[in-house]
Amino acid sequence: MSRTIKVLLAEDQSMVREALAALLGLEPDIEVVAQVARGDEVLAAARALDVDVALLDIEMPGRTGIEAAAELHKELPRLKLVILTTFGRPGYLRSAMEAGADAFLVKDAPAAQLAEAVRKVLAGERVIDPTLAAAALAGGANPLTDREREILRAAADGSTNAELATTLHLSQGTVRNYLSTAIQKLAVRNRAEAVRTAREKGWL
Amino acid sequence: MSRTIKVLLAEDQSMVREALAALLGLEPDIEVVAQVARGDEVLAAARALDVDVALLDIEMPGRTGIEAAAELHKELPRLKLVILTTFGRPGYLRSAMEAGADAFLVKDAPAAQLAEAVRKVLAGERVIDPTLAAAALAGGANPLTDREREILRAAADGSTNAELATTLHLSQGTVRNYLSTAIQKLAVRNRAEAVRTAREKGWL
DNA sequence: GGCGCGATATGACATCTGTCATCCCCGACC
DNA sequence: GGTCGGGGATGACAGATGTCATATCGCGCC
Repeated sequence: MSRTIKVLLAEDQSMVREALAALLGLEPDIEVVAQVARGDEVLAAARALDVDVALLDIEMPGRTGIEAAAELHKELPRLKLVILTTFGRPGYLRSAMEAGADAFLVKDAPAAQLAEAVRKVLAGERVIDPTLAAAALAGGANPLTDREREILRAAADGSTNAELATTLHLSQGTVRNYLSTAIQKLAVRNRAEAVRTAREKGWL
Repeated sequence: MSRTIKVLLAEDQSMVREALAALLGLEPDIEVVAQVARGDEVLAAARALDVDVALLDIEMPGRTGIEAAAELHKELPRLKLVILTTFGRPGYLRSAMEAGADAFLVKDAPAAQLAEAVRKVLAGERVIDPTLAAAALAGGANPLTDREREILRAAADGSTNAELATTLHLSQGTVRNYLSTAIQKLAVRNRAEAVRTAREKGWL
């Protein structure tokens, strides 16, 4: 028989994090050996403790779970990576896979899948919700260029063209051009809808 | 000595819900006797099972935790109500209190506070984060009228004035008037910012 | 009965936004 | 060396948005 599986848990909401730890603690073969609340604390913790699996939330301060995954994948390639997120956005799944994730779970999946995913990735399997995988493939890749994404992100809080122009060091006309092409690529009718759909797809 | 405390848990993300149940299950004096994933299933479950405390997430399909709390408070006044939410928005706290909540917790508080809050409300205490309470009092009440809120909510997804006018059975000019007054009350410069700040304060 | 406020409406006006055509520069690729 | 895509810019134009003055109606309050 094998020793227990050592898990690192990264999630910013402490109540959720500790609750997930309690849940995993019920499994006899799994042990949560480290908990962190920020994306930029993940690597150090993983290095310090010889972990088997890292369980990463996406939305975290410091660094997103996806960025942390990419970092871990590069620095500790033997570590298995499970992304756990509230939002099943196709773009998230895609970038998680590109970052080297072994599993991608959404928080509204049954809790039993969590421990199961931990065991499966350790056995070399990949765990991905088939519905989500289909959506990610059907939805296609992000059609926006880096600059378009950047400007859309900056426009998300309701800034005017003039403000965007100054903060991004562009002319107002250029800002409008980028937003216009983004609006067309996303097949919507104004910047607010563009922000909304880009977010929904995980393209922002 | 007294019998175990019976808790109803309402939270839409099953992984989080079951994790919280596992967490509370570690407490010897607390028992999670019911779990629901929708706001509109709370009342029936509470009625069926003779529960002591209801633990309610705010963001849920069917009915918000706050609406569910108001309902429970009216129908089962002896039931204690704990609101558990991701977002510590002053407006949320205010409406939770108006709905008859006994405790208001945010998910990034330490997990230990959860069981503690359950015990305290049962003992007749109220549990509210003091920082949040201060913010709620300092922030003042929602300055928007019902209609303004409604229109702002409808405008949140990027709909144009024309669309808002038809869906709300108003003239386009009226829509613009309402948005204009909302923008001024919130001291912002366009509808997008208005939506954003109203959301942040929990006024939407 | 008069006052104020919220809901609703109109018209006029100034700005902001979105579109389009057209241009320049650069780096990648054949 | 030519073509193409991306970043950046300008100017013109149409349509959307925000502001303001003004009006009516109904309700609650002193």
